Amino acid sequence: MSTHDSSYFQVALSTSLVVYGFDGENLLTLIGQKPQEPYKGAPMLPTTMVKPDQSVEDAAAAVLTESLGLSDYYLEQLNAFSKLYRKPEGRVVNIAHYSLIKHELMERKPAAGYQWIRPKEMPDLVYDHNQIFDFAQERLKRRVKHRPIGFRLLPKEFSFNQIHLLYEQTLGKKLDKRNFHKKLMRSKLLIDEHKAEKMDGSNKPSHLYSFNEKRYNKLNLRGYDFKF
Amino acid sequence: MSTHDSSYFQVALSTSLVVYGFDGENLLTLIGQKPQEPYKGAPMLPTTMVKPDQSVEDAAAAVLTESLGLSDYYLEQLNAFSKLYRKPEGRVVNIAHYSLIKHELMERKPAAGYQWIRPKEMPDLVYDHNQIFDFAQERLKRRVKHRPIGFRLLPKEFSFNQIHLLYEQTLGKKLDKRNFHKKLMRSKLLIDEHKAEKMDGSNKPSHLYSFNEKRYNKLNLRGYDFKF
DNA sequence: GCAAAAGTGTTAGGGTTACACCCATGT
DNA sequence: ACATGGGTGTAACCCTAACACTTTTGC
Repeated sequence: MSTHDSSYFQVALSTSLVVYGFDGENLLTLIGQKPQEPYKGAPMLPTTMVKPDQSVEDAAAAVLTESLGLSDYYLEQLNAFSKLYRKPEGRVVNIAHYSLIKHELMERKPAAGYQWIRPKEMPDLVYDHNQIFDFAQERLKRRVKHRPIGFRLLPKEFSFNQIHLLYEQTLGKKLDKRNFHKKLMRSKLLIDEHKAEKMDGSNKPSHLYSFNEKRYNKLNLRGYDFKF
Repeated sequence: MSTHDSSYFQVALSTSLVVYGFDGENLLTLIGQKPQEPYKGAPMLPTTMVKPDQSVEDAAAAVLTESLGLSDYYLEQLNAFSKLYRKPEGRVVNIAHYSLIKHELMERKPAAGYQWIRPKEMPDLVYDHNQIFDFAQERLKRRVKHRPIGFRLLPKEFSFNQIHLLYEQTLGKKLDKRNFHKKLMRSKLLIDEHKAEKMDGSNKPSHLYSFNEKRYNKLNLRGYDFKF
């Protein structure tokens, strides 16, 4: 292989993000709008070009800053989407990522043109963005089953019902309440905070848990499976 | 996002491959040599630059053709490795893949400069190729556990001992012979060919199985786990 | 008959699943 | 007292893991 041929250096990089958040009841994902013609205003994943001297992760982080005003984020690469659909200017390779947003940061409104929607209501997107989104959905399912990634979406203190809702929505199926509860407790990854949530309706207040990260890190060393 | 700025189009693409094969007893992986100074002759993953009008998959396939003379291959993208370690000519993004080679194609010798080695004996490689290799090793482990990908490496007809060796080597641990046998049989994914292997030593001949791909495809529709 | 590899069963323990009712709270 | 969501146990089944000896073959 030789790189001593400047004709190779004709490609541009972009990155699209599939961003997930949990508002306390629902798993949500972020969509933006195409800023220019053609198809100006059409829904798309939050996306940016990557500057030649910029790391892809920095470019992805900039998208989060622009759309949500965040500097605190979890990012993971999905895949490079490199189909040769030509723009007149040349080839663009999209190194897509997905990102999980802490519940605490979900209150502020997204910037103009961005909105949170339910993943099930994802519309048709420009380019191959639906393919990227589907890829992210699969990745999220696997991650949530095998790693305690749900805790990056939940509030620091959460009720059993919140984690239950989140798992049902990411996995896209009903999970038996009692069995899920047993499994969670058996894992010993939850700390019982011995306090109840603030009331909001007329019903029994739930009590709160937090994630035992230290214990997880210990377990993690021997065998990387969480198994939900 | 705007691509209407030609300054973005300065990146080159390469692809490195982590190629696995099974010679009947051992899981092997392919290494090449750096063809130019600096570090000419240093071990590296089989790699090529991607031409601006070439798909990444085609470029990866070309590496397999050059190194092994193959046109029949399984390829899967690993990740894009896009660190900003600058060459004087500009930025190179490596969209790495891994590939599984059918046992039937393992007899011919690799081209000059390439050789099959045991994954455990992987030497220090140039650039970030060890990182790519480690990434591939993790991916292979997961795939072999959850999908019947071992069958892409095994001969069409294989003995229980061959599949046992292959799984032990990909997972990097001993698997109890009797339990593994039961699990395989329970899965009903093997067809008993009711014949014995040709003898090569002075011992009991094993009998041969093949992979029941039709049955797998049926199972695959509902739930994508093989679970080994 | 011996060396080399193939083949084969049982048991205990733990995980998974299916399933329905009572409890605590605010109004 | 009622409406709302919170919280809890048991039994059957299946899977896993641990474990060692006998069989078949060529020489």
